[in-house]
Amino acid sequence: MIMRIETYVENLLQIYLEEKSLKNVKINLDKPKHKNFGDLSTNIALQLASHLKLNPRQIAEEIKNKIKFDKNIIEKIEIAGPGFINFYISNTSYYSSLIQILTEKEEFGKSNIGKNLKTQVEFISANPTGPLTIGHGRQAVLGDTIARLYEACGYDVTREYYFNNAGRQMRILGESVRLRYLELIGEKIEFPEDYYQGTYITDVARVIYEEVGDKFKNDTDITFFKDKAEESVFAEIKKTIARLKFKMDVFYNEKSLYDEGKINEVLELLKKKSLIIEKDGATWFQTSKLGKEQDRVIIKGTGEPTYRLPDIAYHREKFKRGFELIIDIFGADHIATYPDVILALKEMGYDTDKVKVLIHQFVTLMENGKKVKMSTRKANFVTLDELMDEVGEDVTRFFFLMRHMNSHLNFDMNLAKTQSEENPVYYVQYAHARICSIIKVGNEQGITLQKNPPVDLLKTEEETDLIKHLIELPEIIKDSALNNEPHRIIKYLIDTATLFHKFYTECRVIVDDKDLTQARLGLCEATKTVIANGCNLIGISAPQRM
RNA sequence: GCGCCUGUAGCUCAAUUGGAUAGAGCGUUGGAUUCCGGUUCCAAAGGUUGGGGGUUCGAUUCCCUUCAGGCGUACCA
Repeated sequence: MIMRIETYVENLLQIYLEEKSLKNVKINLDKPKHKNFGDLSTNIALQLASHLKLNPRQIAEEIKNKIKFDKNIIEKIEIAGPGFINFYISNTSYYSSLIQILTEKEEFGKSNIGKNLKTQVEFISANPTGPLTIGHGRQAVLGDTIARLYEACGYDVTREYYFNNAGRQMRILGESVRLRYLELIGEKIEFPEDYYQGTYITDVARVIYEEVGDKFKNDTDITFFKDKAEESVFAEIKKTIARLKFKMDVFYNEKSLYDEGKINEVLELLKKKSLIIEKDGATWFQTSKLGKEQDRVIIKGTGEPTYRLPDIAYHREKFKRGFELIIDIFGADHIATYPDVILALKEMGYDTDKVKVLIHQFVTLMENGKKVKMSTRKANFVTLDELMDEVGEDVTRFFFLMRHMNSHLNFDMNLAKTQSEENPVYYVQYAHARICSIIKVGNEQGITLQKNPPVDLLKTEEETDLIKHLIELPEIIKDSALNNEPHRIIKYLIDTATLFHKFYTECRVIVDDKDLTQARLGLCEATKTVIANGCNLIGISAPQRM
């Protein structure tokens, strides 16, 4: 609805520009942050002022006088400040949108701008060497929420987790389990410092011991131990993810890229482009030929590829699998890697504009006011499960989404606990529960919401402010998705709750006037829908009672 | 050294992508309920947007410079 009004206003301005035969002027329409600057605002007079060398207020006056508008849509036009033209939209324009919320219900806010575009969101992608930590938590919540946002916009989304179960870290993992196993059957062992210190290693060893006894006492092959550890770790990871209320569609194993010859294909393609060189016993990707400062090793002297090569092959597969939008969510430590991957893809002829790499900053763990570098091997991390045990799933999701992903996040468990008690998540959920309660009270008095409540009776400032806000949800979802900024939904929900509480304080819903009661119940119902839809979008519950 | 990210109220964070008077929560101080859930609402105090320069009608936002923190700059992933 707001969209329709925007295009209406835009047309009015366009007509003016055409009459004046002014071309190539971009019309900007903004929603002013201050509500006494109207509902829509344009800076067109300010833009024209420098072209025409006239006083901007004078131009604004002229535009205001020339424009002929429908009083049912625009209430009035004002000129303010240095020459802004502010449009006040009439209340009647909003009422039909409010009814629309009541009819669309769960569907309200969704759109189909994505047109089923085949989209992949890759996130977490932690190798199975230990439980998910709060660091992964931020990425997990961000990734899933971005996926939900795109789904709400009509994209066909696949959530994908990429992992590597070969390599050095996994060997150390297997070896760590084997040593703990030997310890359990009474052998004397020395447990190296750089092995995995976590207690979950001993847990896996114990399970093995209970299953097979001391059968592997003299077996130095770690494959069995490694596989058992991987199986157990992955089972835990999947459980943790399920607690966060989502599910990965695909777990993609890096190993398959080797088995199916994809690694060699990439190598051949880059060779054909003369971008591969042998030097110092290793194989290099000549990124210097593509404008970078230095070349990169992609196959080590040992014959093992570095991580860049499989990353390139994996991303090529993403294209070959038909994804038209590829969203990668990485931690800040990947910042140096992906430009090389993008370069390689571009050279192989893929449209790299389809790849969006989102880098989020790290969660740094605070202990006694000091920063601790988290390491899975040293086991000095806080797991995501521990966090959820302490503060609950809803708060966990909310906590990670409140911040912009570019901001560094200092994490302190004590702070998380105290914050959870005064967390805005409860503020939002409380608004929802309160509405449910009002509806219930109404029902007990035999009052139920009719089909087309007379919402034009809603005229107080608290009512119209709330209505104007509610009908913005579709725009907020689109903006939030397209900019990959889930925290906007959080802010929107908090604002929704605030406006509702203000309305509640000033306007009694169930009153003697039956029509007014209907109108206000309609507003309550619409607010409930918006909060529930918003909560669902960020993966938190909207409870009936608290 | 170089590259990327960050620096906003005492604390944790916003700011519609260059707009008008930089906003919320927590904390502090004071106030509101005979009534649908007080986990609520209202008000006050609190700012040189790290510092300095520039671009223009207009800068938290863009450019330069400087300071501070994080990450990277591996034949580790």
